[in-house]
Amino acid sequence: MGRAPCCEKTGLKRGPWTQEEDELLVEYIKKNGHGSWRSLPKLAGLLRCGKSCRLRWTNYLRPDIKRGPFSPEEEKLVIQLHAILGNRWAAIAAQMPGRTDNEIKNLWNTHLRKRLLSIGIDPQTHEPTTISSPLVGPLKRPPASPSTRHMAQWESARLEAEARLSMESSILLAPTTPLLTNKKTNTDYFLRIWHSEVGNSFRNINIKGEKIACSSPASQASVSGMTIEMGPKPEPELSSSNPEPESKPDHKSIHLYAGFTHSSSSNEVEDSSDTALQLFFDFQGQNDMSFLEAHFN
DNA sequence: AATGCCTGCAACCGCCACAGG
DNA sequence: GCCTGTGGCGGTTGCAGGCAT
Repeated sequence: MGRAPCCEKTGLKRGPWTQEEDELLVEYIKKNGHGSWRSLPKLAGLLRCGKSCRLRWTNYLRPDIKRGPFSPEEEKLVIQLHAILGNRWAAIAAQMPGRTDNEIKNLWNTHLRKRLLSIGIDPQTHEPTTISSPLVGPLKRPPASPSTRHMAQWESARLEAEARLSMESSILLAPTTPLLTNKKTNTDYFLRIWHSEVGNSFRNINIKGEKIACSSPASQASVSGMTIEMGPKPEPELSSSNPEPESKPDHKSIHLYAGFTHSSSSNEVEDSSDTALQLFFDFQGQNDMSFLEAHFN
């Protein structure tokens, strides 16, 4: 495909897999498990690199893969999960048994992205691409960091969910209130995602010494090597002695300044809280989370 | 029928995180 | 703390098949 080989694989086969190769790979893994992918090809008698074998297995040969077109419900779920997780295809795939990250990524790039664009929604931010203002006319929303937006949306949703659940519990416990049904609420599904694999990346937070408290004024945490800072946005250092006009972008730092208060005027905060969350819930007029119920049951 | 264009998707690549020495 | 090996992830590519001209 016109690129340099990823590893030393002169003599190794590339390109589409043949049925014989598939059978060899499946047979070997059925008998021995995949073990070390690096050594698998040699042991299985394949002239492929381990990476290629792993990809073929995880994206195509795994027995639990559900093949065939995505249902409208699945597409909807992908859109909603993308609104929460962004381009973290593996995390999205983890919430969709039988679907691979590659499949979901392809679906997104070939169908869903275009569909959202065609209805005027930015596929990265899940917000309308233009906002018209009576005073200044149509204006383009300034681009926000997708990671920041998605993490903030996720955290906002979790907090809201827990607050609602707490309220519902108190209502339920109150002797004078009408009985609530057992019907699962939207809140439940958010919490269930929160406590699933997806939520892990947010919950497995190591803060230097202490467990994070999202409502605390200033917290710092790291998730998968990223730094998350929460709390009031610090004043920018306007040091004239610093000749560097803009600092080098740090892809591993995410700032959620004051993201969970109600009174901040920060654009980032505004982006990441109510508006985005509402759009997320209201997408295409969908206001219930029944699709999640189907997913979890 | 021939050709060119478009689309879907399997496969590849580079990068990153993590574990072990 | 550094180095190396390995697995995993996301972005990208290019082939194959379908469709339009």
